[in-house]
Amino acid sequence: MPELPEVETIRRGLVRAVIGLKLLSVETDNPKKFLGVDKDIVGARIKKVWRRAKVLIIDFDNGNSLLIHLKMTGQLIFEDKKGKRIKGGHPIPPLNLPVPNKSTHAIFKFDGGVMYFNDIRKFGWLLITLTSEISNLSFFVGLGPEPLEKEFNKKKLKEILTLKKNLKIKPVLLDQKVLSGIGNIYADESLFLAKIHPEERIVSLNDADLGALYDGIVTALKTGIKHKGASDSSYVDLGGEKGVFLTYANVYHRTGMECTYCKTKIERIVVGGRGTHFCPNCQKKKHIC
DNA sequence: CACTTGACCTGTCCGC
DNA sequence: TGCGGACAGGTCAAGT
Repeated sequence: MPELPEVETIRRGLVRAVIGLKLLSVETDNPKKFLGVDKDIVGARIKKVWRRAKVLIIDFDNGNSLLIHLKMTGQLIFEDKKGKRIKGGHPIPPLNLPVPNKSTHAIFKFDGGVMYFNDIRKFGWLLITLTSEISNLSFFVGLGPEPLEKEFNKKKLKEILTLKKNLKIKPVLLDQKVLSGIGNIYADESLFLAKIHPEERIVSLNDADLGALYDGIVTALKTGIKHKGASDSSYVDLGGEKGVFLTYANVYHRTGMECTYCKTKIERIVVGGRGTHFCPNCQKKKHIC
């Protein structure tokens, strides 16, 4: 479930914790999901930490980068030389999840601390490659725009959605080649804010709907970042702390609970094979499909 | 060709 | 209580 806000929260933690550190060693027990040659980054220092879609990218000062995709259950935990973790300033107590543990699949030792990669379901992947080659990776080719970038606006959203006009809106929001960074949680929340039914065909959305959708996407993602992400099971930030976004969610995982706006009971359906939460009163379908 | 479904994994939750 | 099965969600491959 790490989506854009969760990955961005971890990225910000990494910027605080690991910039300038020298990598001393790498261990992994899951080489199938750890591609590239670790020697290419051992001995180098971290120069920059950035993000594209849901992928974290750590640039080293020797022209190589470490890419990390957390997929559903991936976690990164950093402890400094004294075993201390960074604090996210959360209103809830830290979990103090011990590391390493049985889902730890990679350990990065630095001159200033240790970074653990945990992944219960082993869907995540790590890749070491030349920084200059990143944009040529198959994963990055064709990736849609970053929804929070300045260049992205209502006009762009309309342009890219129009190409998919016969499809239901929610699966398109999840398509990383259309827009990058949105996952199941923020797709549902964005559609609620825009008052659009998740099964609405794009063709039947008017300019006002698309404008509201743009605003909904931006608001949902920014609110997610503000609350350090959404933790419904295993997501934690770099300090091992949960995000609290779901406390503020309007529909996600609120099946049977009252809509925050109209008190109608939130419903759960399956759209494009994904659990989908919406308010049947606030998000009425325009046409019967 | 465009779109939908299943596989990848494992921990958690629900019902019998 | 114990066990089995459904379910969770990101992405790619396979299927329709």
